[in-house]
Amino acid sequence: MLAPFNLHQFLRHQPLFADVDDAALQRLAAQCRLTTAARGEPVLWAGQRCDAVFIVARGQVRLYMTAPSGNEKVIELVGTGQSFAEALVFMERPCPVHAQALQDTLLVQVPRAAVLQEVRQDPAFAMGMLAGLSRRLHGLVQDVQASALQSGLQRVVGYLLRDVNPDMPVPAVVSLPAAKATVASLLSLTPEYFSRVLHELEAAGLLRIDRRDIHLPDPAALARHAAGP
Amino acid sequence: MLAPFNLHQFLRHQPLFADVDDAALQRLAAQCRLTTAARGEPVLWAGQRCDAVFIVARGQVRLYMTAPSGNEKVIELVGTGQSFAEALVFMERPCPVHAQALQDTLLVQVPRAAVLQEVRQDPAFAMGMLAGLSRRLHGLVQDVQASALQSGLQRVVGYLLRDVNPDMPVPAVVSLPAAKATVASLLSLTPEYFSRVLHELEAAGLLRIDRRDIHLPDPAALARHAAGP
DNA sequence: CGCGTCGCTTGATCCGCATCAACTCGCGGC
DNA sequence: GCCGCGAGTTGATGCGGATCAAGCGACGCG
Repeated sequence: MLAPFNLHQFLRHQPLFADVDDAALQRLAAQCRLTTAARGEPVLWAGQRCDAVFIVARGQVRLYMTAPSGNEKVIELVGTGQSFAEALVFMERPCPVHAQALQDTLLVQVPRAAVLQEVRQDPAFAMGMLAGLSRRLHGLVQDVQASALQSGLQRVVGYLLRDVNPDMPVPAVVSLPAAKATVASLLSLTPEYFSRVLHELEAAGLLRIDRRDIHLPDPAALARHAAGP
Repeated sequence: MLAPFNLHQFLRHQPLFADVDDAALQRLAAQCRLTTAARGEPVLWAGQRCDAVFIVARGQVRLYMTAPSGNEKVIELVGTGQSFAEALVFMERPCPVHAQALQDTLLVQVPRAAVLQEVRQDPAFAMGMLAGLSRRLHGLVQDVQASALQSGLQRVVGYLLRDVNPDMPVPAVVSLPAAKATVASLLSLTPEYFSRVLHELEAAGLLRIDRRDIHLPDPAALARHAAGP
């Protein structure tokens, strides 16, 4: 199901481990666990103890929370090369979110002990972790702000334009990283309403929907449409 | 306006600097800036460069964001002994939030350079920062979850019960840390709606409102009221 | 080939909460 | 004492987006 895989090689190319010297990396790699999760399979449950940083080597994982009513809210989509659960390593708390593989996924688990040891003896590694957590914190603050101060339409447009910079070749194309219902939940919208918003924007000529690819003929106009009255 | 103040003493009693040896603490203290902000005065603007960790030595600061429409959303209330802007020190980004003193406030600024130096040479300090950022991250995830999956009523009850543990003496009393409108914004509610919810709960006999003190005669019943149908 | 399932869309209706507006109360200043 | 102001409350109304329900095309599977 998954092609063969060189752990040491892989870690070497992770930004987090970029500055770690080869001997230390060897030790780290030796302590890692390699696991797979098939599409749809859970990786981590809320309430569970979690004693490792997870890196997605291949595939995709969604982090989400559930209400007693059964409603779900996607917190984050974690793609190939990204990691999650770092914060749990530095706190003695149960996992607050559920994690589920959206595709067949290969995961590298770096155990808490290995991470803590490396933090203790390599200040550059510690700085890397601090920067990583800071970036994530910043992202969450943006999310809070978006869902408190922006309308659904604005959140959709903001999401579509997030990675489009103004002096790129038009038309830009944004590929949704997962099913529309999943992206909707990430934006704190119902699938129905997300669909409506997208199709209204298409009717207004501001984008074109082609399955998961959203074509943006004029990003600037789209931004104006969301900002203006 | 503010009583005299011993910086070295103060840092010594901050949890973050608990394990820092005295010589290092002396160096840190020497680099700190001490500033005051009168009630209502801004401390930090969004977009500004920010090159220090802020510790509130006395007073209270509110962190908030604004929409173009003028709407505001309070992200966090920072009280005496708490700190903010740690994440900015580890990222090269402008400040995402506004900070405003809600009372006459005394602030200790630990400059970026001092923090980074200490991280580099004291792994325990680095661990402390990592734990602090992780805790904040966890808190924000809870906020995202609350505003996405819970009703206004549930957020209010959740807030009131946050620090009440079931085997404490009843009736418990929760004091709102700031004006009701400020707390409302923290909970992503309008002041009007927050007021309505509180008074409905009072009418149902589940709490008693006495200015900023909310008396909870039966926390368990309150929790049931928010959970149940 | 037909069937079930999943992802998505579309329409009709409903409700939680925001908005606007008016009013009260307590407090500090002159 | 009166005035002005900020904080809080209360009522009437409206809207954004959720919910419920139905239908459709694409795909995998027996």
